[in-house]
Amino acid sequence: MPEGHTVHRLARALDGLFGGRTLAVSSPQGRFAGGAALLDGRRVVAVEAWGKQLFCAFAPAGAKGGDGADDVRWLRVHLGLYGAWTFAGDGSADVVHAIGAPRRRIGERETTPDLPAGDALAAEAGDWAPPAPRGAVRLRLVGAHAVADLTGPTACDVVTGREKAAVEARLGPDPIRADGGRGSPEASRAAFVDRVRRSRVTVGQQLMDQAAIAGVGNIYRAEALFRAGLDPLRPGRDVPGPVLAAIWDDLVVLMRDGAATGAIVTTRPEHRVPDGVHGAGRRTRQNTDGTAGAVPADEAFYVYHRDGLPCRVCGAPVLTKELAGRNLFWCGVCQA
DNA sequence: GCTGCATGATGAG
DNA sequence: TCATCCTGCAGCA
Repeated sequence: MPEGHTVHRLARALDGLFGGRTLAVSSPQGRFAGGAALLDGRRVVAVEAWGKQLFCAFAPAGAKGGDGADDVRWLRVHLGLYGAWTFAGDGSADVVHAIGAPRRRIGERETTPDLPAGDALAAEAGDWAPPAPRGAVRLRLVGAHAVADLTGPTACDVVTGREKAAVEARLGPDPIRADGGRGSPEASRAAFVDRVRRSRVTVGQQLMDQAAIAGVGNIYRAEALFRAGLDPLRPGRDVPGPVLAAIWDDLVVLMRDGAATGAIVTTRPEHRVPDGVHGAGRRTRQNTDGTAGAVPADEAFYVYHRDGLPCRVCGAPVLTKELAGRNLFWCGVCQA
């Protein structure tokens, strides 16, 4: 269940593994056979993320043009709730892990036992071959040294540059993008603030609206509202502009950190108490690469998945409520 | 082994 | 507001 930080992280991983390379593209599951054929044998010339949307540019193998060329075809992927990428490689690339829905990290070493003995020997000889696809793999990208398998995406299309631009035009600013997507950090922040304040829809709902701010999901929503001390049910137009601006700035920091480490951590050190003083909370899988274990998973959030447990700051029980089909978590005292 | 849930979004009514 | 799509896994028997 990726929020925007995961998708940006994924874009970097794909670029590192496949950027500049010619790929074999297929659809082992078959449901993307037509699209895969449009990309097979082409070269990756760009990988981008905007919110939860991933775009990967494929140019003809022989072409020297960049991602703006007319003959570029864009792969658009949205992971939705269940989508995930699984990577494996011959060990020559650093980035070998799974990103997306909660699933076990699959590295080169862990997939090796699944390889027939002959393939394992071939890998040792430098003649690497990808492991057989696991599960319903919609899309498989194979380079010389690595493979990426995509399962369960909500969207997986091949689009033109114009169609890509149309998708982006419907998205709000993205706190992880360097300029936020609106030309400058300031313009992006202002676009978010103005949009929220134009509507009486609750600020909790608007934070999940990808047209208002791109990349925020249920965890960042709950945590950002807590850190701002803001009631999720307050109408957007009633929230002071500076409060919304501060939420944007906070999300810039939180989400970029998440993109760097793979884990969402929103608690400040002084609010992380060992020995389960605040209760354990439900376990939430995070797609780290194993290096981001500094903060225990059950100390990472203030309110997300902590309904009924005492608030880390004031001790009042964390509240939950279904809002527009998604679970909302907040502290009724700190966020009054 | 089975069941229900999940960090999402869409289209119909 | 609801049904639907899609998949893996935690939690349970």
